[in-house]
Amino acid sequence: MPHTYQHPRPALTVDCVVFGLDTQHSLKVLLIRRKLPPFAGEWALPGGFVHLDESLEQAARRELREETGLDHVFLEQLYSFGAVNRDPRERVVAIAYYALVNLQEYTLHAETDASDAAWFTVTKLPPLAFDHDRILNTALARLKGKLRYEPIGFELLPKKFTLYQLQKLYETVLGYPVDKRNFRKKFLKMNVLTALDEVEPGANHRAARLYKFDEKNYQSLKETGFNFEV
Amino acid sequence: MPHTYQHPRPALTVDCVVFGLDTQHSLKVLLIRRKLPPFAGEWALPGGFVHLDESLEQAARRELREETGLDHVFLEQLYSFGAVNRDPRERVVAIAYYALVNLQEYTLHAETDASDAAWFTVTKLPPLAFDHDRILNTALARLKGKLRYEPIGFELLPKKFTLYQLQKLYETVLGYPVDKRNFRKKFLKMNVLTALDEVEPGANHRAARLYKFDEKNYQSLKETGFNFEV
DNA sequence: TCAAAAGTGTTCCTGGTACACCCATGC
DNA sequence: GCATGGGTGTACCAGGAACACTTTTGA
Repeated sequence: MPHTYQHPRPALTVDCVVFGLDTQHSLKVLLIRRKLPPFAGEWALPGGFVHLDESLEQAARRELREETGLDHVFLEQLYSFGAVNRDPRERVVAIAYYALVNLQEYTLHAETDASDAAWFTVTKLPPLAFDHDRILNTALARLKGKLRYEPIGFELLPKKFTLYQLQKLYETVLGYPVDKRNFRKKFLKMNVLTALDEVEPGANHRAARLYKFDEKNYQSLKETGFNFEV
Repeated sequence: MPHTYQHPRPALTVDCVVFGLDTQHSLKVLLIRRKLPPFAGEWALPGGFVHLDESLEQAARRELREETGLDHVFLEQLYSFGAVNRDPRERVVAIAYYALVNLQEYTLHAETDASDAAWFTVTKLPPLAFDHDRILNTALARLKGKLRYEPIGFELLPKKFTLYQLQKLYETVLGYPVDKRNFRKKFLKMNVLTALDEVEPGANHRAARLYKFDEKNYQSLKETGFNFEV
Protein backbone atom coordinates (compact mmCIF):
# COMPACT_ATOMS: atom_id res chain seq x y z
CA MET A 1 0.00 0.00 0.00
CA PRO A 2 1.85 3.06 -1.22
CA HIS A 3 1.68 6.50 0.33
CA THR A 4 1.69 9.61 -1.75
CA TYR A 5 2.57 13.18 -0.81
CA GLN A 6 2.66 16.39 -2.75
CA HIS A 7 6.26 17.17 -1.76
CA PRO A 8 9.09 14.71 -1.29
CA ARG A 9 9.92 13.80 2.31
CA PRO A 10 13.05 12.56 4.00
CA ALA A 11 12.74 9.23 5.73
CA LEU A 12 12.85 9.53 9.52
CA THR A 13 14.63 7.10 11.82
CA VAL A 14 15.58 6.91 15.47
CA ASP A 15 18.98 5.49 16.45
CA CYS A 16 20.06 4.56 19.95
CA VAL A 17 23.48 4.69 21.54
CA VAL A 18 23.23 2.23 24.42
CA PHE A 19 25.92 2.48 27.09
CA GLY A 20 26.69 -0.12 29.71
CA LEU A 21 29.43 -0.63 32.25
CA ASP A 22 30.89 -4.08 32.63
CA THR A 23 32.28 -5.62 35.78
CA GLN A 24 35.81 -4.78 34.68
CA HIS A 25 34.82 -1.10 34.75
CA SER A 26 34.99 -0.61 31.03
CA LEU A 27 32.42 1.39 29.13
CA LYS A 28 30.54 -0.58 26.49
CA VAL A 29 28.25 0.25 23.60
CA LEU A 30 25.63 -2.03 22.14
CA LEU A 31 25.84 -2.59 18.40
CA ILE A 32 23.82 -4.59 15.90
CA ARG A 33 25.22 -6.40 12.91
CA ARG A 34 23.39 -5.36 9.77
CA LYS A 35 21.91 -8.09 7.63
CA LEU A 36 20.89 -6.04 4.66
CA PRO A 37 22.65 -3.59 2.41
CA PRO A 38 23.85 -0.95 2.59
CA PHE A 39 26.69 -1.83 4.96
CA ALA A 40 25.52 -5.46 5.19
CA GLY A 41 27.62 -7.32 7.75
CA GLU A 42 28.87 -4.15 9.38
CA TRP A 43 28.03 -2.96 12.86
CA ALA A 44 25.50 -0.23 13.44
CA LEU A 45 23.49 1.43 16.18
CA PRO A 46 20.12 -0.14 16.91
CA GLY A 47 17.34 1.90 15.35
CA GLY A 48 14.71 2.08 12.66
CA PHE A 49 11.92 4.05 11.11
CA VAL A 50 9.49 6.15 13.08
CA HIS A 51 5.88 5.00 12.80
CA LEU A 52 3.10 7.52 12.44
CA ASP A 53 1.31 6.52 15.62
CA GLU A 54 4.23 6.74 18.04
CA SER A 55 6.26 9.59 19.46
CA LEU A 56 10.00 9.77 18.83
CA GLU A 57 10.81 8.38 22.25
CA GLN A 58 8.27 5.61 21.82
CA ALA A 59 9.87 4.74 18.51
CA ALA A 60 13.29 4.58 20.14
CA ARG A 61 12.01 2.34 22.93
CA ARG A 62 10.23 0.07 20.48
CA GLU A 63 13.33 -0.34 18.35
CA LEU A 64 15.43 -1.08 21.43
CA ARG A 65 12.93 -3.71 22.55
CA GLU A 66 12.69 -5.32 19.14
CA GLU A 67 16.35 -5.34 18.30
CA THR A 68 17.93 -5.95 21.66
CA GLY A 69 15.23 -6.97 24.15
CA LEU A 70 16.08 -4.02 26.39
CA ASP A 71 13.14 -2.31 28.04
CA HIS A 72 12.47 0.28 30.75
CA VAL A 73 15.91 1.80 30.45
CA PHE A 74 17.10 5.37 30.94
CA LEU A 75 16.64 7.03 27.57
CA GLU A 76 17.17 10.61 26.53
CA GLN A 77 17.18 12.43 23.23
CA LEU A 78 20.68 13.25 22.01
CA TYR A 79 20.74 15.14 18.73
CA SER A 80 19.34 14.96 15.22
CA PHE A 81 21.53 14.12 12.26
CA GLY A 82 20.45 15.26 8.85
CA ALA A 83 23.39 15.59 6.49
CA VAL A 84 22.14 15.19 2.95
CA ASN A 85 24.19 12.12 2.09
CA ARG A 86 24.41 10.29 5.39
CA ASP A 87 22.50 7.35 3.89
CA PRO A 88 23.61 6.23 0.42
CA ARG A 89 20.12 5.10 -0.58
CA GLU A 90 18.10 8.22 -0.03
CA ARG A 91 17.66 11.17 2.28
CA VAL A 92 17.30 9.90 5.83
CA VAL A 93 17.18 12.07 8.94
CA ALA A 94 18.08 10.31 12.18
CA ILE A 95 16.98 11.41 15.60
CA ALA A 96 19.51 9.92 17.98
CA TYR A 97 18.85 8.86 21.56
CA TYR A 98 21.21 7.54 24.15
CA ALA A 99 20.40 4.95 26.77
CA LEU A 100 22.12 3.86 29.96
CA VAL A 101 21.72 0.31 31.18
CA ASN A 102 23.01 -1.73 34.01
CA LEU A 103 24.90 -4.61 32.49
CA GLN A 104 24.62 -6.74 35.59
CA GLU A 105 20.85 -6.78 35.70
CA TYR A 106 20.10 -6.86 31.99
CA THR A 107 20.76 -9.50 29.43
CA LEU A 108 20.25 -9.25 25.74
CA HIS A 109 17.30 -11.01 24.21
CA ALA A 110 17.02 -9.88 20.64
CA GLU A 111 13.69 -11.09 19.38
CA THR A 112 15.14 -11.58 15.96
CA ASP A 113 18.56 -13.05 16.57
CA ALA A 114 20.57 -12.40 19.68
CA SER A 115 23.86 -13.20 18.00
CA ASP A 116 23.46 -10.03 15.94
CA ALA A 117 23.76 -7.79 18.97
CA ALA A 118 26.98 -7.39 20.93
CA TRP A 119 28.67 -5.10 23.42
CA PHE A 120 31.87 -3.32 22.37
CA THR A 121 34.31 -1.42 24.51
CA VAL A 122 34.11 2.20 23.41
CA THR A 123 37.85 2.39 22.92
CA LYS A 124 37.91 -0.66 20.65
CA LEU A 125 35.10 -0.15 18.22
CA PRO A 126 34.76 -1.82 14.84
CA PRO A 127 34.05 0.35 11.79
CA LEU A 128 30.47 1.54 11.94
CA ALA A 129 27.85 1.89 9.23
CA PHE A 130 26.57 5.28 8.03
CA ASP A 131 27.61 8.22 10.21
CA HIS A 132 27.15 6.15 13.35
CA ASP A 133 30.66 6.89 14.56
CA ARG A 134 29.75 10.57 14.68
CA ILE A 135 26.55 9.82 16.53
CA LEU A 136 28.44 7.66 18.98
CA ASN A 137 31.03 10.32 19.62
CA THR A 138 28.33 12.88 20.20
CA ALA A 139 26.72 10.55 22.72
CA LEU A 140 30.01 9.97 24.47
CA ALA A 141 30.60 13.69 24.76
CA ARG A 142 27.11 14.18 26.15
CA LEU A 143 27.59 11.40 28.67
CA LYS A 144 30.87 12.87 29.86
CA GLY A 145 29.41 16.31 30.14
CA LYS A 146 26.22 15.32 31.84
CA LEU A 147 27.71 12.89 34.33
CA ARG A 148 29.30 15.74 36.26
CA TYR A 149 26.20 17.76 36.94
CA GLU A 150 23.33 15.30 36.85
CA PRO A 151 23.06 12.03 38.73
CA ILE A 152 22.68 9.84 35.66
CA GLY A 153 25.66 7.65 36.49
CA PHE A 154 23.56 5.50 38.78
CA GLU A 155 21.71 4.22 35.73
CA LEU A 156 24.87 2.39 34.76
CA LEU A 157 25.22 0.66 38.13
CA PRO A 158 23.16 -1.97 39.94
CA LYS A 159 20.65 -0.61 42.47
CA LYS A 160 23.07 -1.45 45.26
CA PHE A 161 26.65 -0.46 44.64
CA THR A 162 29.87 0.32 46.47
CA LEU A 163 31.59 3.67 46.53
CA TYR A 164 34.45 2.01 44.73
CA GLN A 165 32.15 1.07 41.84
CA LEU A 166 30.81 4.59 41.73
CA GLN A 167 34.28 6.04 41.66
CA LYS A 168 35.44 3.67 38.93
CA LEU A 169 32.40 4.66 36.90
CA TYR A 170 33.40 8.29 37.04
CA GLU A 171 37.01 7.50 36.28
CA THR A 172 36.08 5.31 33.34
CA VAL A 173 33.66 7.70 31.71
CA LEU A 174 35.57 10.89 32.39
CA GLY A 175 38.89 9.32 31.52
CA TYR A 176 40.97 10.48 34.47
CA PRO A 177 41.58 9.24 38.01
CA VAL A 178 39.97 10.92 40.98
CA ASP A 179 41.10 11.06 44.60
CA LYS A 180 39.37 8.43 46.72
CA ARG A 181 38.97 10.43 49.89
CA ASN A 182 37.79 13.59 48.20
CA PHE A 183 35.40 11.65 46.00
CA ARG A 184 33.77 9.97 49.00
CA LYS A 185 33.62 13.14 51.03
CA LYS A 186 31.96 15.01 48.21
CA PHE A 187 29.39 12.37 47.39
CA LEU A 188 28.48 11.61 50.97
CA LYS A 189 28.09 15.27 51.84
CA MET A 190 25.58 15.69 49.02
CA ASN A 191 23.09 13.50 50.85
CA VAL A 192 21.97 11.62 47.79
CA LEU A 193 23.35 8.25 48.85
CA THR A 194 21.75 5.96 51.39
CA ALA A 195 24.09 3.61 53.21
CA LEU A 196 22.64 0.12 53.44
CA ASP A 197 23.22 -2.42 56.17
CA GLU A 198 24.76 -4.72 53.64
CA VAL A 199 28.18 -5.33 52.25
CA GLU A 200 29.17 -6.45 48.82
CA PRO A 201 28.94 -10.21 48.43
CA GLY A 202 31.71 -12.46 47.20
CA ALA A 203 34.70 -10.16 47.47
CA ASN A 204 38.08 -11.75 47.94
CA HIS A 205 39.14 -8.94 50.22
CA ARG A 206 37.41 -6.83 52.84
CA ALA A 207 33.81 -6.41 51.72
CA ALA A 208 32.66 -2.86 51.02
CA ARG A 209 29.46 -1.29 52.27
CA LEU A 210 26.62 -1.05 49.76
CA TYR A 211 24.79 2.17 49.00
CA LYS A 212 21.77 3.12 46.95
CA PHE A 213 20.92 6.37 45.20
CA ASP A 214 18.33 8.31 47.18
CA GLU A 215 16.08 9.45 44.35
CA LYS A 216 13.50 11.00 46.66
CA ASN A 217 15.95 13.05 48.61
CA TYR A 218 17.64 14.15 45.41
CA GLN A 219 14.33 15.44 44.10
CA SER A 220 13.55 17.40 47.24
CA LEU A 221 17.07 18.77 47.39
CA LYS A 222 16.75 19.85 43.79
CA GLU A 223 13.58 21.79 44.57
CA THR A 224 15.41 23.74 47.24
CA GLY A 225 17.96 24.83 44.68
CA PHE A 226 20.63 22.22 45.20
CA ASN A 227 23.20 21.56 42.49
CA PHE A 228 24.47 18.07 41.95
CA GLU A 229 28.00 18.49 40.77
CA VAL A 230 30.89 16.08 40.92
CA MET B 1 4.17 16.09 -9.05
CA PRO B 2 3.33 13.60 -6.31
CA HIS B 3 5.87 11.53 -4.42
CA THR B 4 5.10 7.97 -3.42
CA TYR B 5 6.69 5.82 -0.73
CA GLN B 6 6.05 2.28 0.41
CA HIS B 7 5.57 3.32 4.06
CA PRO B 8 3.93 6.48 5.38
CA ARG B 9 6.30 9.22 6.53
CA PRO B 10 5.95 12.07 8.97
CA ALA B 11 6.46 15.51 7.52
CA LEU B 12 9.68 17.13 8.70
CA THR B 13 10.05 20.79 9.59
CA VAL B 14 12.64 23.02 11.20
CA ASP B 15 11.52 25.75 13.61
CA CYS B 16 13.68 28.56 14.93
CA VAL B 17 13.58 30.33 18.26
CA VAL B 18 15.32 33.63 17.59
CA PHE B 19 16.45 35.60 20.62
CA GLY B 20 17.48 39.22 20.67
CA LEU B 21 18.26 41.76 23.34
CA ASP B 22 16.82 45.23 22.98
CA THR B 23 18.36 48.47 24.17
CA GLN B 24 16.20 48.38 27.29
CA HIS B 25 17.88 45.10 28.24
CA SER B 26 14.82 42.98 27.70
CA LEU B 27 14.99 39.58 26.04
CA LYS B 28 12.96 39.30 22.86
CA VAL B 29 11.80 36.48 20.63
CA LEU B 30 10.97 36.77 16.98
CA LEU B 31 7.55 35.50 15.94
CA ILE B 32 5.69 35.26 12.66
CA ARG B 33 1.98 35.75 12.22
CA ARG B 34 0.47 32.80 10.41
CA LYS B 35 -1.55 33.51 7.31
CA LEU B 36 -2.96 30.06 6.71
CA PRO B 37 -4.84 27.53 8.80
CA PRO B 38 -4.32 25.88 11.12
CA PHE B 39 -3.85 28.67 13.69
CA ALA B 40 -4.33 31.36 11.02
CA GLY B 41 -3.73 34.80 12.51
CA GLU B 42 -1.86 33.41 15.50
CA TRP B 43 1.83 33.84 16.24
CA ALA B 44 4.30 31.06 15.59
CA LEU B 45 8.02 30.39 15.37
CA PRO B 46 9.57 30.92 11.97
CA GLY B 47 10.14 27.61 10.23
CA GLY B 48 9.11 25.30 7.44
CA PHE B 49 9.65 22.05 5.66
CA VAL B 50 13.06 20.50 5.13
CA HIS B 51 14.01 20.13 1.49
CA LEU B 52 15.73 17.00 0.26
CA ASP B 53 18.85 18.78 -0.93
CA GLU B 54 19.69 20.70 2.24
CA SER B 55 20.91 19.73 5.69
CA LEU B 56 18.83 20.50 8.75
CA GLU B 57 20.87 23.55 9.59
CA GLN B 58 20.73 24.76 6.01
CA ALA B 59 16.96 24.39 6.12
CA ALA B 60 16.79 26.42 9.32
CA ARG B 61 18.98 29.16 7.85
CA ARG B 62 16.95 29.25 4.65
CA GLU B 63 13.68 29.58 6.53
CA LEU B 64 15.12 32.34 8.69
CA ARG B 65 16.29 34.19 5.62
CA GLU B 66 13.01 33.79 3.78
CA GLU B 67 10.70 34.60 6.65
CA THR B 68 12.66 37.22 8.53
CA GLY B 69 15.56 38.37 6.38
CA LEU B 70 18.04 37.33 9.06
CA ASP B 71 21.26 35.78 7.82
CA HIS B 72 24.67 34.77 9.18
CA VAL B 73 23.42 34.52 12.73
CA PHE B 74 24.48 32.24 15.57
CA LEU B 75 22.37 29.09 15.16
CA GLU B 76 22.43 25.87 17.09
CA GLN B 77 20.24 22.80 17.14
CA LEU B 78 17.97 22.69 20.17
CA TYR B 79 15.79 19.59 20.32
CA SER B 80 13.39 17.56 18.19
CA PHE B 81 9.70 17.54 18.90
CA GLY B 82 7.67 14.60 17.69
CA ALA B 83 4.51 14.16 19.74
CA VAL B 84 1.95 12.38 17.60
CA ASN B 85 -0.66 15.13 17.63
CA ARG B 86 1.42 18.27 17.76
CA ASP B 87 0.05 19.32 14.37
CA PRO B 88 -3.71 18.90 13.89
CA ARG B 89 -3.40 18.19 10.17
CA GLU B 90 -1.03 15.27 10.12
CA ARG B 91 2.05 13.86 11.72
CA VAL B 92 4.78 16.49 11.71
CA VAL B 93 8.14 16.18 13.42
CA ALA B 94 9.88 19.47 14.14
CA ILE B 95 13.60 19.88 14.59
CA ALA B 96 14.03 23.05 16.57
CA TYR B 97 16.97 25.44 16.41
CA TYR B 98 17.69 28.54 18.39
CA ALA B 99 19.40 31.63 17.11
CA LEU B 100 20.97 34.61 18.81
CA VAL B 101 21.03 37.95 17.07
CA ASN B 102 22.16 41.39 17.88
CA LEU B 103 19.14 43.64 17.68
CA GLN B 104 21.19 46.75 17.22
CA GLU B 105 22.92 45.61 14.08
CA TYR B 106 20.12 43.64 12.46
CA THR B 107 16.82 44.77 11.11
CA LEU B 108 14.02 42.62 9.88
CA HIS B 109 13.45 42.33 6.18
CA ALA B 110 10.95 39.59 5.59
CA GLU B 111 11.00 38.89 1.91
CA THR B 112 7.34 38.12 2.03
CA ASP B 113 5.87 40.75 4.31
CA ALA B 114 7.79 42.36 7.12
CA SER B 115 4.66 43.28 9.05
CA ASP B 116 4.13 39.59 9.73
CA ALA B 117 7.26 39.30 11.83
CA ALA B 118 7.63 40.98 15.21
CA TRP B 119 9.73 40.89 18.36
CA PHE B 120 8.03 39.98 21.63
CA THR B 121 9.38 40.26 25.13
CA VAL B 122 9.71 36.72 26.44
CA THR B 123 7.73 37.55 29.55
CA LYS B 124 4.81 38.96 27.54
CA LEU B 125 4.15 36.45 24.84
CA PRO B 126 0.93 36.07 22.90
CA PRO B 127 -0.62 32.59 22.61
CA LEU B 128 1.44 30.54 20.21
CA ALA B 129 0.43 28.09 17.51
CA PHE B 130 1.09 24.34 17.80
CA ASP B 131 3.40 23.34 20.65
CA HIS B 132 5.57 26.37 20.03
CA ASP B 133 5.30 27.51 23.64
CA ARG B 134 6.99 24.28 24.69
CA ILE B 135 9.70 24.74 22.09
CA LEU B 136 10.24 28.30 23.23
CA ASN B 137 10.49 27.29 26.87
CA THR B 138 12.98 24.61 25.97
CA ALA B 139 15.04 27.19 24.12
CA LEU B 140 14.90 29.59 27.04
CA ALA B 141 16.08 26.89 29.42
CA ARG B 142 18.93 26.04 27.07
CA LEU B 143 19.94 29.66 26.75
CA LYS B 144 19.98 30.12 30.51
CA GLY B 145 21.96 26.98 31.03
CA LYS B 146 24.46 27.57 28.29
CA LEU B 147 25.12 31.22 28.99
CA ARG B 148 26.96 30.36 32.18
CA TYR B 149 29.56 28.05 30.73
CA GLU B 150 29.92 29.04 27.11
CA PRO B 151 30.57 32.50 25.73
CA ILE B 152 27.43 32.68 23.60
CA GLY B 153 26.14 35.83 25.26
CA PHE B 154 28.30 37.99 23.02
CA GLU B 155 26.11 36.95 20.09
CA LEU B 156 23.32 39.02 21.62
CA LEU B 157 25.45 42.16 21.89
CA PRO B 158 27.00 44.50 19.34
CA LYS B 159 30.65 43.79 18.53
CA LYS B 160 31.67 46.61 20.83
CA PHE B 161 29.91 46.68 24.16
CA THR B 162 30.31 47.99 27.68
CA LEU B 163 30.71 45.86 30.78
CA TYR B 164 27.41 47.27 31.93
CA GLN B 165 25.67 45.89 28.85
CA LEU B 166 27.30 42.53 29.39
CA GLN B 167 26.20 42.46 32.99
CA LYS B 168 22.64 43.45 32.13
CA LEU B 169 22.59 40.68 29.55
CA TYR B 170 23.43 38.11 32.20
CA GLU B 171 20.97 39.57 34.66
CA THR B 172 18.20 39.63 32.08
CA VAL B 173 18.64 36.12 30.82
CA LEU B 174 19.41 34.49 34.13
CA GLY B 175 16.75 36.43 35.95
CA TYR B 176 18.70 37.57 38.98
CA PRO B 177 21.03 40.50 39.76
CA VAL B 178 24.78 40.04 39.95
CA ASP B 179 27.37 42.03 41.85
CA LYS B 180 29.04 44.62 39.64
CA ARG B 181 32.55 44.40 41.06
CA ASN B 182 32.65 40.64 41.17
CA PHE B 183 31.21 40.35 37.68
CA ARG B 184 33.88 42.63 36.25
CA LYS B 185 36.67 40.98 38.15
CA LYS B 186 35.64 37.55 36.97
CA PHE B 187 35.19 38.47 33.34
CA LEU B 188 38.36 40.51 33.10
CA LYS B 189 40.43 37.83 34.76
CA MET B 190 39.29 35.31 32.15
CA ASN B 191 41.21 37.17 29.44
CA VAL B 192 38.52 36.85 26.85
CA LEU B 193 37.73 40.55 26.66
CA THR B 194 39.81 43.13 24.83
CA ALA B 195 39.55 46.67 26.11
CA LEU B 196 39.24 49.13 23.25
CA ASP B 197 40.47 52.72 23.16
CA GLU B 198 36.93 53.84 22.71
CA VAL B 199 34.07 54.77 24.92
CA GLU B 200 30.39 54.37 24.36
CA PRO B 201 28.93 57.20 22.29
CA GLY B 202 25.95 59.30 23.27
CA ALA B 203 25.65 58.51 26.93
CA ASN B 204 24.02 61.07 29.14
CA HIS B 205 26.43 60.24 31.94
CA ARG B 206 30.09 59.31 32.10
CA ALA B 207 30.83 57.26 28.99
CA ALA B 208 31.87 53.66 29.60
CA ARG B 209 34.81 51.94 28.00
CA LEU B 210 34.03 49.61 25.12
CA TYR B 211 35.24 46.02 24.95
CA LYS B 212 35.14 43.27 22.39
CA PHE B 213 35.10 39.53 22.81
CA ASP B 214 38.51 38.06 22.07
CA GLU B 215 37.48 35.03 20.03
CA LYS B 216 41.05 34.06 19.18
CA ASN B 217 42.28 34.11 22.72
CA TYR B 218 39.21 32.23 23.87
CA GLN B 219 39.97 29.47 21.38
CA SER B 220 43.55 29.13 22.45
CA LEU B 221 42.61 29.22 26.12
CA LYS B 222 40.07 26.49 25.47
CA GLU B 223 42.72 24.29 23.93
CA THR B 224 44.81 24.56 27.07
CA GLY B 225 41.88 23.28 29.10
CA PHE B 226 40.33 26.53 30.22
CA ASN B 227 36.73 26.59 31.38
CA PHE B 228 34.61 29.59 30.63
CA GLU B 229 32.19 29.87 33.52
CA VAL B 230 30.31 32.86 34.81
C1' DT C 1 51.26 -13.86 55.37
C1' DC C 2 50.00 -11.88 51.37
C1' DA C 3 47.08 -9.51 48.23
C1' DA C 4 43.41 -6.41 47.56
C1' DA C 5 40.66 -3.03 48.57
C1' DA C 6 38.11 -0.49 52.63
C1' DG C 7 38.07 3.20 55.20
C1' DT C 8 39.46 7.61 57.28
C1' DG C 9 41.46 13.71 58.50
C1' DT C 10 44.16 17.54 58.01
C1' DT C 11 46.44 21.27 55.77
C1' DC C 12 46.77 24.57 52.34
C1' DC C 13 45.26 27.59 49.05
C1' DT C 14 42.23 29.29 45.64
C1' DG C 15 38.40 31.44 44.45
C1' DG C 16 33.61 33.04 45.58
C1' DT C 17 30.96 36.50 48.03
C1' DA C 18 29.72 40.50 50.38
C1' DC C 19 30.14 45.16 50.55
C1' DA C 20 30.44 51.36 49.67
C1' DC C 21 32.31 55.21 47.96
C1' DC C 22 34.12 58.82 44.82
C1' DC C 23 34.30 60.09 39.76
C1' DA C 24 33.02 61.80 35.23
C1' DT C 25 29.61 63.47 32.23
C1' DG C 26 25.37 65.50 30.19
C1' DC C 27 21.46 67.92 31.01
C1' DG D 1 23.72 70.66 41.02
C1' DC D 2 21.66 66.60 40.06
C1' DA D 3 20.95 62.26 38.07
C1' DT D 4 23.08 58.37 36.00
C1' DG D 5 25.97 55.01 35.65
C1' DG D 6 31.54 54.29 35.66
C1' DG D 7 34.92 52.52 38.04
C1' DT D 8 37.59 50.48 41.91
C1' DG D 9 39.73 46.92 46.61
C1' DT D 10 39.52 44.32 50.74
C1' DA D 11 38.27 40.95 54.15
C1' DC D 12 36.15 36.73 55.10
C1' DC D 13 34.93 32.09 54.37
C1' DA D 14 33.83 27.79 52.01
C1' DG D 15 35.15 24.41 49.41
C1' DG D 16 38.59 22.02 46.26
C1' DA D 17 43.03 19.62 46.10
C1' DA D 18 46.84 17.15 47.76
C1' DC D 19 48.29 13.60 50.50
C1' DA D 20 49.43 8.08 53.56
C1' DC D 21 48.50 4.84 56.64
C1' DT D 22 45.89 1.25 59.27
C1' DT D 23 42.14 -2.27 58.92
C1' DT D 24 39.64 -6.11 57.25
C1' DT D 25 38.93 -10.13 54.73
C1' DG D 26 39.69 -14.27 51.80
C1' DA D 27 42.79 -17.24 49.67
